[in-house]
Amino acid sequence: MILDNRKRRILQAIVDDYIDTAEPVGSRTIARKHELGLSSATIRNEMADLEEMGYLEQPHTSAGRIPSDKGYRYYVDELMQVKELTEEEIRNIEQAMEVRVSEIGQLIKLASTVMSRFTKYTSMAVTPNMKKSLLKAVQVVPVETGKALVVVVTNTGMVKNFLIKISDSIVSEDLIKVSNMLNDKFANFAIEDIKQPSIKDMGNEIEVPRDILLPVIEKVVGCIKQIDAPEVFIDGVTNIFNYPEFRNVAKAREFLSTLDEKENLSKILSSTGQNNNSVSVRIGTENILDEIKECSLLTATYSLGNVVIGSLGVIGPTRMEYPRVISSINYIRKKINEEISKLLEEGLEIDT
Amino acid sequence: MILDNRKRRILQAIVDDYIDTAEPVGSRTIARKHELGLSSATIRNEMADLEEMGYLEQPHTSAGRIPSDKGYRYYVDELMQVKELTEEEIRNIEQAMEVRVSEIGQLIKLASTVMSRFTKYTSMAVTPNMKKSLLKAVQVVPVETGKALVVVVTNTGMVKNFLIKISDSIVSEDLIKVSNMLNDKFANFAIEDIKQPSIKDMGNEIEVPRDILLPVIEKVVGCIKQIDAPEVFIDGVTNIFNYPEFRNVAKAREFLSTLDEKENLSKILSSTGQNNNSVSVRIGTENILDEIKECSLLTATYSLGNVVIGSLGVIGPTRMEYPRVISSINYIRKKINEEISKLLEEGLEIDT
DNA sequence: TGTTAGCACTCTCACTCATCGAGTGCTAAT
DNA sequence: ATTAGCACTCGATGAGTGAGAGTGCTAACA
Repeated sequence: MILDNRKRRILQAIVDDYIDTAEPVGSRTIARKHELGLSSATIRNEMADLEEMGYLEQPHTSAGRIPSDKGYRYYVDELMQVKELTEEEIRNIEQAMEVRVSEIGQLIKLASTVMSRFTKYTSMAVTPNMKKSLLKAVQVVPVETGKALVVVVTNTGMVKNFLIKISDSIVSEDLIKVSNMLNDKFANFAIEDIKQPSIKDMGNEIEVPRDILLPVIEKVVGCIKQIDAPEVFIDGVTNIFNYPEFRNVAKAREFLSTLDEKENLSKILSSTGQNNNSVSVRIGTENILDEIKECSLLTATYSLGNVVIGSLGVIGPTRMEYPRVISSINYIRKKINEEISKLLEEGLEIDT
Repeated sequence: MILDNRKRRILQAIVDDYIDTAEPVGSRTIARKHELGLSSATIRNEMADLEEMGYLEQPHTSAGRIPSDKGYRYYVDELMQVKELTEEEIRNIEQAMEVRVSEIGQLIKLASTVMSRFTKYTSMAVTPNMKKSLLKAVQVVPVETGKALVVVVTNTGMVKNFLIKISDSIVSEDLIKVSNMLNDKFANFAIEDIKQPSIKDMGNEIEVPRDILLPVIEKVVGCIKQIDAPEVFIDGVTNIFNYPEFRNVAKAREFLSTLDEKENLSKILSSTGQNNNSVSVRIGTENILDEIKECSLLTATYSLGNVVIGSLGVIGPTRMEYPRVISSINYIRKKINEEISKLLEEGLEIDT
C-alpha cells in the first residue's frame, strides 16, 4: 500500500480538514486551503483514486469525501505530525495533577478526570489488578472487643479492608502474632495464590490456643481470597455532546449505554496491546466491541518499575485529534508512573 | 386549595394517564378510559377550571392538558394511591442486594445500582460524611521498614488508609504504643475535631524517645485531618433515554452534564429534608438547582441507630411514577439500614 | 501525458404550502 | 347542571421546490 507523495499530501489534507470541521471535504476546499499548487479538478481525480483504494468514502454522490477507517489508519501510521504538548499545556496538566492523593486508586481516578478535561473526550482508567499483585503486608488490627479490621497491602500500593468478628477472648497481642505469621508465610505471594495454610504449617509458631486463633486465620485468608476485580473509572462522558457525530439521540444513547456497563469498559481497556511505551490506537472497526465501531480508542499502560499494572485510555469519534490526544495520554501516563513510585516510596506527604 | 371530589378524580385520571403515556391528555380520553360517568364536554369544563386554578397546563391551544408542577404536587400529597411492592418485586430487590460487601461504601454503591435498575430512573447515593463521624479506632500498622499504614475506622463503618514514611528506627512495638495513645486520646471524637495533641498531653504515657515518635504522631494526625468529603455515587444515567422528554439532545445533554458534576450531586442530595422516615419529593421548580427544574427528585435518608448518616435518591422527569418509586426508595432505605447494622455488628461473613 | 476548465448531473438541505386530526371553547338544547 | 354539536386553532406530516455543494466526465491545453 504505497502512496505517491501527492496522494499522501492530499489524504493528509483531507483528514486534517475533516478532523477540524466534521464536514465532508470537497476538492475545492483542499485546493483553496492547502497550498498544493493544484487545481480542484486534479485533486478531484486523486480523490477518486484514493476512494477506490479505500482510504476515503463518500457519504453520498454529491458530497465531499470523508476518511475511511483505513484512511485514518494510514494517517495515524504515516502522515500525522506528532504534536508535542506546549509548555502551557504541560503546566496545565501538572497543575491539575497536583491534588494530593493518599492511594493509587485515587491517583488513577484523578488522572482519568484530568485526561478527559484536557483532551475534551471521554476517558477511562483501570486500577491495578489486585489479584495479580503481590502481598506486601497483611495486618489484623483491633477495632473494639470482638471486632477486628483486616488490612491487606499489595506491592502495587492498593489497600483493602475487611471488618471481621472475632472471639471476645482474643487480645491485641494475639492479633499481632497472627499478623506476623501470615506475613512471614505469604509476603510476596500473588493475592490469587494465597490459600488457607494447613494446620501443620502453622506448627508451633504460635503458642496461643489453636482453636481460638484458627477461626481468625481462616477469616483473614477468606478476606484475602475475596478481594475483587480492579476498579474502572470513566470521566467526561458528556464531552461527546460536543461532537456532531453524536448529535442524534440514538448515537449518543448507544455510546453512553455501552460505557455505562463496567464490564464493557474492562473489556475495552484490557484489549489494549501490552506495549509498554507507546499509545495503542484502535480505529473504528478495529475495535472488538461492536457498539463502538464508530469510535476510536487510544490506550496506554502504566507501570510499576518494569511491570505493567494498569491501563488508561481515551475514546471519541474516529474523527479524533490523534496527534494532540496521543501526546496527552503519553504525558499523563508518564506522570502516573512517576506518581506511583513517589506514592510507594515516599508515602504520603503530610502538612503538619 | 380545596377541590371538590369530581375535580380530584379528574385530576387524578389526567396525571395517571399522562404519567403513563407522556402525551397531553384530552377530555375524550378521560371520558373513555376512566369510568367517571361524565361526557367529554363536562370533563372539558372541569379541565378548564383546573387549568385556571393552576393544576394543569396546555402546551398549545389545540392539545390536551398536562399536569403543572402544582398539579403533581397535589397528586403526590392527596391523590396518588400508595403502591406497595409486590412480593416478586421485593424478592427481586432482596436478590439484587445479596451481593457480599465488605464496607459501607460498597453497600451504598450497590444500593444505588439496584435502585436505578429497579426504578428505571437515575439514582444517586452519598456515603456517610466521615468528618462528622466519630473515631472508633486509629491504628498505625507496619508495612515494611520505614513505611507504615495509617488506618482510621469510624463509628459509621467507613475506613480510610494512608501510607506514610516513618523513621527506619521505629519498630512495630513503637507503632502499637502510638496507636494506643491516639486511641485513648481520641476515641469517640468527631473526625473533624481531632487536633494535634500538645506535647504535654502526650506526657509520660510513652517511654520511647519523643523526637522519634513525635513526627509519627504528627503525620497520623495530619492524615486524619485530611480525610475528605463523602463520596457520591450515581447510576443509571442512561435510563433517561427511555423517557420521551429527553429525546432531544439539548435536554439530555443538560441533564447528563448537570449530573456529571459531583458537586451538583452533593448539593442535590444534601438539599433533602432531614426527615427520618419518609421520602422527600421535590417536583420541578421546587428544586433548587435550575438545571433540573424539569425533573423530580425523590430522596430519603439512611441511618445508623437514630442518627441520619447519609441519603439516597432518584431523579427523573416530573412525569414520574411516584407511587412505585416512593415505595422502592423506602424499601431500599430500610434495607440499607439493616445491612449497615449487620455490617457493623457482625462484621463480614466469610466463606471458609 | 498530466493538468485544467467547463458543464451537466446528483443529492441533500431548507423552505413553503396544503392537509389532517386531535382537541378545544362556546352555544344552544335537554 | 349536563351534553351534543360545531367552528376554530394549532402542531405534525408530507409533498414539492429551489439553492448549493460537489462530483464525474469530456475536451482543451501545456
